[in-house]
Amino acid sequence: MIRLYDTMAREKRPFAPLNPQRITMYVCGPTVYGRAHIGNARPPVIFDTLARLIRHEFGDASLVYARNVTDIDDKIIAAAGAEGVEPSVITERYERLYLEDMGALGVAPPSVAPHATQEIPSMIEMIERLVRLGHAYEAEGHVLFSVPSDQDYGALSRRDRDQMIAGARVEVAPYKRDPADFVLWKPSADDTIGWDSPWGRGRPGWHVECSAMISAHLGETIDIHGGGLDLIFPHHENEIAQSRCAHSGAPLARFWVHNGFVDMGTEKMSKSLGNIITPAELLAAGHRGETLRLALLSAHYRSPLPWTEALIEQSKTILDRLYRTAGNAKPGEIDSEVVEALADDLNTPAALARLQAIEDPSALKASAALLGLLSIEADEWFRGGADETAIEARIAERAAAKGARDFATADRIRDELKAAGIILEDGPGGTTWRRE
RNA sequence: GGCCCGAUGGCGGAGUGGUUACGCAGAGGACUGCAAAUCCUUGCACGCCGGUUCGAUUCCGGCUCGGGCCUCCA
Repeated sequence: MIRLYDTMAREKRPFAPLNPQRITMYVCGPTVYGRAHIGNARPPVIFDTLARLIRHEFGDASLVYARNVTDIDDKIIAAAGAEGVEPSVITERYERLYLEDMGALGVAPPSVAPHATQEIPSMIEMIERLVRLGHAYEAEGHVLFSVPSDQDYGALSRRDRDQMIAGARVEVAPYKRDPADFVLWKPSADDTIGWDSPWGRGRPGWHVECSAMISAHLGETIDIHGGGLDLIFPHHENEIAQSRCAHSGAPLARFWVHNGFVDMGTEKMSKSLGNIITPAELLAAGHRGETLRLALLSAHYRSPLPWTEALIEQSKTILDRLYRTAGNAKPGEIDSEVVEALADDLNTPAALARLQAIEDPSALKASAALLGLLSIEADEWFRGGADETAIEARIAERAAAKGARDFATADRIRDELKAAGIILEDGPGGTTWRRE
């Protein structure tokens, strides 16, 4: 029995899917206009782990997991303008890089990856329905969602309209009937990317993209909707309002699952604060994707995770030890305590602790797979990419020196290999080696 | 200002009304030509003040501090 914390209820609840044969999960994916940073990588890693757990519990074919690609957005348009290229050049480039980064982190592709630009008709259709039902209106080429038309608006973030308006830090556009109203469709200038619509040539607002794609690919009510804490308001609140109002009151999601941030120092890592570090940079610095994945799983997903060099080093050490235990074993039985830990609101730190206590290589391998860890053979982990022949030759050379009790030469060889990132270990059966 | 979340040892991080995980780092030891790896041993904590209780790190209230959202944001 999986238990999940639901942001809407603010408590852990047993996860009983609407249809165990077809469990639906949607996670807000990237806006592809720049390189993902390690904070952006947390949700995909977390929900990938949740997906693995759900498939373990309900069967491989039970889960339909959608993670969208936002490939139309004002930031994309700005980036394209800055480079003097079409938006698609930007979005294709950064989507490719995103998928590379995710692959390195052991994130399996979602079941579906809907692209906003491919879903414009369903967005227009949803907006039309909202207008028809009196939940949206056209104003100066824009279509706006009418927040006062939705009695239940604000339930997820627990704020009412007065509070939102009182604290609003932005100028209210003059064409809004109510300050809280938000854009469903906005006009595009002739030189800006756009699509024809009943309201003229334009492009969708961000919030309606997700609502329309969820409806098109997963249905009116899904089991799990995930994303970062910062999306609760306004993004998820707006999704909820649009979808519920378009779907005769059917709730958008049964469980709202939100992850905490990766922190740099005491504040969250974010592009606008300029304190980001990317998986690409970390990988280029010689860290392995699996190390980064373990680091991202080392705190409970709802807690902040302070990102430090020490965390990476610690994660690497743990992984080395796990790989030593697992060796090249084939996956066997999954450890029930690991499952139990994960089933308790995805308690990955507890699962990780348990993993380190498992002595049977096959059980360890199978259990770690639930967290997306120990995905390769130990030989590959410790030796992959190294020039074995050259190293073996040096080891033989050193063995000869040792045999002659020429320890100065032996130590020099060991130091040289160390400098090249190769660690030698003398054991009873001779000398073995591994990558640093 | 409003809403929300958090505060555990040097660091990371679970958890619990009473015997307080685990990991990293550190210290000591075994092993080693020396290391590395491994094994053994080991020190170190529950923000502050009240309350409830036989007993609170754990429950309640207040305070302080930190963070998040209210604008794009994972």
